[in-house]
This record gives sequence, structure tokens and C-alpha cells, in this order.
Amino acid sequence: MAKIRLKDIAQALGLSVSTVSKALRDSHEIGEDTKRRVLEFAHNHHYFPNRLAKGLKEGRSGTIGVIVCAIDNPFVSGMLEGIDRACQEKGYQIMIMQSKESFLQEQSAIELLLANGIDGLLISPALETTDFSPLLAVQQRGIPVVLFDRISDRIQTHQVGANNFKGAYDATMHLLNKRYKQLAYIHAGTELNFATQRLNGFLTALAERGIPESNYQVAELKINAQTGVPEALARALRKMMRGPARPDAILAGSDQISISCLSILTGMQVKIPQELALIGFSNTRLADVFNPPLSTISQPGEEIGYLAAVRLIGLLTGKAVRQEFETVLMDTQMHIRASSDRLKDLRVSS
Amino acid sequence: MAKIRLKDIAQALGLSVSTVSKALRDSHEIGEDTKRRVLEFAHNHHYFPNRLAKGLKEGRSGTIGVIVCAIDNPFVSGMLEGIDRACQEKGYQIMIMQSKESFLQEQSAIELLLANGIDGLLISPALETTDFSPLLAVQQRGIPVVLFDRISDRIQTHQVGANNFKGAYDATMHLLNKRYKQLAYIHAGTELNFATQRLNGFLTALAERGIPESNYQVAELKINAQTGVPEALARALRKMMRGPARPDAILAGSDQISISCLSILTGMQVKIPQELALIGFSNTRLADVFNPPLSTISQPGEEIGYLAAVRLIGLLTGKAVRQEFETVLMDTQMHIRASSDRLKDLRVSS
DNA sequence: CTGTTAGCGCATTCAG
DNA sequence: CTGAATGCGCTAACAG
Repeated sequence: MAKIRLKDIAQALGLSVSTVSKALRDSHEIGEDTKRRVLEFAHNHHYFPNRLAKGLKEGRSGTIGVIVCAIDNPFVSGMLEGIDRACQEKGYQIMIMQSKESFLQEQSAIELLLANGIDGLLISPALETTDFSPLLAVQQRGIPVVLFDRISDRIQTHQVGANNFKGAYDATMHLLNKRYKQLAYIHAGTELNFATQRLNGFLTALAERGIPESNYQVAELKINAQTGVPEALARALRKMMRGPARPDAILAGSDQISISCLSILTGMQVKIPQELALIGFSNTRLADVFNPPLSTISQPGEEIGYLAAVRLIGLLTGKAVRQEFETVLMDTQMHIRASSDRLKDLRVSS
Repeated sequence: MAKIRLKDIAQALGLSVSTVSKALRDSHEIGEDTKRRVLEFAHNHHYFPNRLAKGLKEGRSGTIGVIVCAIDNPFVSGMLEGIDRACQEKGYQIMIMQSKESFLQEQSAIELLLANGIDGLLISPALETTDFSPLLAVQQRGIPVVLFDRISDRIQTHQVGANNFKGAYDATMHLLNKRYKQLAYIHAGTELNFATQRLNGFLTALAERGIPESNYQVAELKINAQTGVPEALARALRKMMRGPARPDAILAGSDQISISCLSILTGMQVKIPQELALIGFSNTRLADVFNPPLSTISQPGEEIGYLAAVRLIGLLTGKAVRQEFETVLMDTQMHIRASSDRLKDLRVSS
């Protein structure tokens, strides 16, 4: 079971290397008979072409670079699963790098991937990233780029993300339909496209229902090196609950905020949903087991990854016409659970 | 910002390709002056050696193959994070494949990785895998293999996993110390090494305390294509709770079983921990937010991944003496929360 | 239909 | 101290 090369097959069968190569690629200029012999021998001896040599020769590597914020984020790993599935189907490899939300790390990831001869780049930009020129440079080198999850209008290419506007809009409408009267939206900075879209969804729903400014509020957490989400959130919630416009329903703008909210409010002895309803953007599969079960708006992570990879591979194989870039917005899903359902009285009666 | 090669540097500086190559590798046979010029030019033009060419030439790829059951399992992605960190430090790339717990998929993953010229293999074998001969074959090809998470004595190599015996032992002692009297251990098949270790930890603790057989039970879930964990578990729990030896404390043998237990028991209106205590092996970070907060035994996933990768890279760089394989068992951590703490009366009083 | 040749980018002999 | 030549395994143009 040693490594077997074209040369070995050629020698064993008394053929030349190039004949074997062509036979394996089913070239028309090789006789059926020879093809059969070669294919059989190759199969029996577990021949696999050396990717390095093939890539070097063909000027392509069959590898796609993937940049995400962090591989151990469950939502991210779901998207990676989708990307992996697409690449598996099409015979591509992936090379994953992490930005850790840092623009600099993202840049060096890009350089490293380029050095490794990736054929295309799949990227979910770091939160820090506002300058998209490195990505434009990648495109100019003839390497297609596709954005997923975190999309941006500062670069022209295929993009696949979630319909955050609609997700927030629907969630807000849900709260209004449940007759909550004093709403709050909590998020962590509107720099990012998706944060803005969610905010707009929230505001649009309120406007459509004619809710006056006195009946809602928006809190933007200031996160930095010293202050993490939980601390900033705890402060904001305390202020909010003691303030004049104490909310009776909160929409949380991110996975971390949603879960921290639940945990902090529980710690503050706030009864959910009796005193305060909570619904949040989150992709956790464990919302059912929370206390109380948490209403969520979730994004189809795996589909986003899958579609983005398919788009990129399309560009790679030149099937797609250039300049016909499209932005796909996948629908989010709303899961109503006890935390935003004032009718149920979670497992007290029943 | 086009692709830049050794040739380009050579031409620009009026040198030969080989001189440039040597200068970049800091060869002693190149003048300091020339080195400086080359290094500066290379840096300014973002030169990176072409990995494919380098690998082809050197007969190594600088790539490590990683096989896991599923990339979107949070525990797995934590280990991948550790692996990635180690590889980042040492300048290796990783190529990740999934077995989906299937022996066959694992085999084809191995073949694909070999075809891609990996220098070493990091594997957490599929649950199905009982035949380790494919891995032995990999070793015989001179490609080092390191097992992580799911270790086995059927192959001789470095192995890094968690001390499952001690984890189960400690958890069982914890339950006994809390004066629970009727214990149950639920797991999903003892084929795997780690399942056996956990079972042994449970039994050893009971034996040391002289608990008679009538005061404990072990339930093994029969999982198959039709029956998933939740269904099998629901059946087992119903039977258990109606049976003669109704337990007052359960130790759950896996992440999925732990969380499903909590959710099913809650659905059955069983009061936790008043009627029944629950502690389980789990790596979720959200145990605090569960209802009630779930006591867990967690494994240091990232460290396991990191250490395994370091071991493998050690073998690759020949630093380690062969035949001196070691098995590292990392300590698990026990997090006591409300679900197994009969003293607290979770957030009724406070 | 099959074989010979050249070259992808790099590291490494071996000459100068 | 520097350069010319060789080959890693493969594909593709060109001969036979």
C-alpha cells in the first residue's frame, strides 16, 4: 500500500505516463481496451492523482479558502457544514481560517490563502472590517470572492445571507400581536449591515402599526476590550427596567445578547414572560431547554453556507456570466416559545 | 498585486532563481548584502512561496488531515479550534473531513486525505469504527496518526482524550454525597472505549461505597436508523420511572442524552431536582440557562485538540522518539448546578 | 491510437 | 559567494 504514481502504472502495464494519464481522464485518443486495463489497474491499486502536482500543473488547486470569525461558534460551524457539503459534492477542498473579528487577522488570512493557491474565496467578514479593498484586490487577481452571512454593498459579487430585516419585522409584529405595549430593541452596534437591517425591521414594523416614539426604545450596547456583552447588557437592562419607559417586551439583536438577556433577567428576578417578554435572534438548538424556553428568530446557517459555496463554485467553473451578481436573502424562521407568550404560564399550572 | 514568483524577484534584482531561493531560506552561502536586498524586495511585494510547488518538491504538503464525526457539533468545533491554534503556531494547514459516524465514510475520508498528500492524520474515529486496520495501513505508509477524543487501545500511537473514568467516578460520588439513594446511569452503547470508561467510573464509585445492586441500574439505549436518541431515551425513562427501582438520581452518559433527559423529564412533569436529580456529560456553555440549570461534567475540548495536534506535529518533525507513544487523559470538570443540588430550591425562594 | 517532450514553481545538487 | 541544471508528479502540445 505504498504511494502509487502514474509512472508506476505505466511501468506495470508497459505504457507511457502520458497514455496512462489520458486513459484515466477518459480521453478520446486512447483505445477502449487500453482504457479498461489502466482503469482496472488504477482502481485495484487505489490510485489517486497527487493533488499538489496536478494543481501545480493546472495552475489551480481545487481548494477554496473560507474565512469566518471563529470556527467554534455553533452558527458558524453550521454554515461550514453546508459549505463542506457543497464542496464534497463538487470535489473541492476547503481551507478554513479565522479572523477572530479582527481586520488585521482577516488580512493575513487572505494573504495566506492566496499563497496557498486557493481558486476562490468564501468570506464572512470580521466585525471590524469596514475597508473592503483587500477583497477587491483579490477579485482583481482573478480570484472570485463570495460573501456569506455578513453581506455588504461595498463589494460587488454574489452574496448569501439571511433576511434580517424581515426577521426583525416579523418578530416585532409578533410582539405587537401579543399586545405588548412597551417595546425595546437591544443590539451591539449598527456598523454592520445586518445590525442595521434588523433595526430597520424593528422600526418599520412599529411605524406600520403607528406606535409612537414614547412606546419603544432602542439600546445600543457599547462593547470594547474592557466591556464584554454581558457587562454592557446588564448595565443597559438595569437602566431600562428602572427607567420611565420600562419595557414589557424585548427583542434581542444577536445570539449572545439573547442568551445573556435571559440569564441576566432571570438573575434580576424578572418573571418572563409575565413581567417581560423576550424574543431574540439566536441559532441555538437548545432554546427549548432554557428557563423559560426562549422564543427565537433563527437563520438557516447550513443553507447559507451551502448556497454560497455553490455560487462560488459556479464562478470557478465559469458557468455563471460575470457581472450578473446576485444577493440571496434566505428567510429566517421564528420559533415562538414561552418567553414571549403571555398566554402560557409555563409549567406552573398544566 | 499579481502573483509573484521567485523568478520575478530574480529578474527584478538581476539574480538567479536559486540565489533568491537560498537567500529567502537564509542559507549561509549567500552574502548578507544580497540577502537583505532579496528579503526586502520579497516583503514589499508580498512574496509567499507557492505551497503546491514547495510541497511537490519537498515531498510533503505541510497539511494535516483531520477526521471528525461532524464539524457542526459544538464540542467537535471546540476541538477543531484547538487543533487550528496549534497548526497556526507551527505553520501547518488542516484539511477537515467528516465521518458522520460511518466507518465507510471514514475510510473514504482517509483515502482522500492520503491522495491529497497529508503529512499526518489526526482522527477521532467514528462510532461505527471497530476495525482499525485502515489506520494501521496509514501508519505503515509512514504517515503518523494521532487519535484524539475517542481513543482506542487497538492502535499504538499518541492519543489524547478525556479522563472519562474519573469524570463518571466523580459525578457518581457527588450524587452519593448528596445522599441520593437510587442511581441510574444511562448511555448509548458500550462499544466505544469512552462509554466503557464512564460506565466503569460509575460502577467503581458504587462499589467503593458498597452500594448494593438493588440500589442502582444501568440503561443502555439501543440506537439505530429508525430510533434516535430522544425516542429511545423517552421509552427508557418512562420504563424506569414506573419500574420498581425508580431512581432519584440520573447520570447521563453523553451530551445528547443529558440534554434530551432534561427536556423529556421536564415534559413528564418530573420535578428536578426535588423528585429526581440529573447530572450529565455535556460540553454546552448554556447549561446555566437551562431549566433548571444543568449539572455537567465537561471535557476540555480545545485543549484536547491542541495537545493532539502538538503531538502529531512532534512526530512530523521527528522530534519525538518513535515507539514512545503516550496516552494523555485530560481531567474533566464538574459543574454542580441546580439539577443535582437538592439543597437549593431553584429560584422559588432565593 | 500511443509516446516524447516540455514546463508548472520551487529546492537542491553541483560547477563555476 | 552565485548560477545552471535537475526533478518532484502531472498534463498537454506535439510527434510518430
